[in-house]
Amino acid sequence: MARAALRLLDDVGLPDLTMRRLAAALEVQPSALYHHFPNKQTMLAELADRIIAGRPAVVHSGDWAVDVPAQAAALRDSLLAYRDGAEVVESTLSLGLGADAALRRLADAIVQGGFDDETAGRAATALLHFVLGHVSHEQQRLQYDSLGVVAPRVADEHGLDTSADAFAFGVDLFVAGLRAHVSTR
Amino acid sequence: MARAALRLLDDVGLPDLTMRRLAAALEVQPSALYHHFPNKQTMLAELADRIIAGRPAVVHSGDWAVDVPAQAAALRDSLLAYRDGAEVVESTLSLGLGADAALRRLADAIVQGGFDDETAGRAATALLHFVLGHVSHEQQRLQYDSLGVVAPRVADEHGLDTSADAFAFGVDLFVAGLRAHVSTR
DNA sequence: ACCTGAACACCGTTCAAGT
DNA sequence: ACCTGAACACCGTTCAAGT
Repeated sequence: MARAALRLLDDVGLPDLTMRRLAAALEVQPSALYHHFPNKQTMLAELADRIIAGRPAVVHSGDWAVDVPAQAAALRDSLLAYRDGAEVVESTLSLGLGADAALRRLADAIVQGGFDDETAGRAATALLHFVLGHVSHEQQRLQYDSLGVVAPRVADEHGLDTSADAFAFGVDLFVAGLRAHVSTR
Repeated sequence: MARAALRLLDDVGLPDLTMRRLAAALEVQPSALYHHFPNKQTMLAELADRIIAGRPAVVHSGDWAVDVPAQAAALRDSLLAYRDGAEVVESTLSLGLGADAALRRLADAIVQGGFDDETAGRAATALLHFVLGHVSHEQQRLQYDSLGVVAPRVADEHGLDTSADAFAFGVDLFVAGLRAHVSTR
């Protein structure tokens, strides 16, 4: 059921992932879905949880400055694995319906740096906002490109992945900022 | 017209800001709106531009480490000035329909630090993602609180504004990260 | 140029009734 | 417990026709 929904998400994208289409994919009446979920947002929350759980958590190295970027990259991969994955997780998170595993993994990695819980929590939240915003934007462009609206990413003149570069740069900014924070206390 | 839409946004929120309601507020038929905007997203893009233009840009001090947080704070204020302001800007930006003034202001402030354009652009994008994500979350909670879904923010036991604090912390992380970046090149 | 009236092709959700 | 059938109260958008 959630599997069918994830497949449909990948096929048609979030804007076209309607309860009626999902029902049709399951060869069932729309009203039947409401025996499994109280409403659409709850159903999307289950998708969000599955999207995030996609990749197993990276083994921690003991060095937070290595683990934080690794967790961020793993999260990005999980989000990219499904069409509009970032948006699904974003909306679920903002409604407080789940997807908190993502925040926890980032916070756990940061905590290794010896930061207090409030600092780690705030840093993790800030980093999560960046990751979601970045990947969301990335996926938006993927759609535009595939629709031929714009030239299909000039990006890699030299075989480089500009999106991944910009992502790594943003994550590094956080790590460097945290490092500076710890050295000035 | 855009003014009426902004008032309606403030009254009912983004999910209930429909073309039909807007038409009713203007005492006009829904179809009449399509003589002013080609579609709903374009209309939201105009709102996004007006929301961002809300506060005049802060005068620059010459010190990027002062100006960047100031621009970020001014942007936050602009977004908070309208219900669901962050979400309106987020969606407009991700569709590439406008609201680029926000990114420009952040990038201009960062550039003063002597960073090259690519670095400044990437840092500005990362910071903007954080700002939008943070304020969006902030506004989501404002709604929940006003609906009495949760206790109205335990937050300020000592009269502190936890949201603003967390925001400033996130911005500082960026500034500290950028500073570290410049000192290691 | 700007608007009305009417329609098209959809939505999410509810609910009595069936098995 | 799970589903159907039918309905309710909506959407965004189009288009001929009017002024």
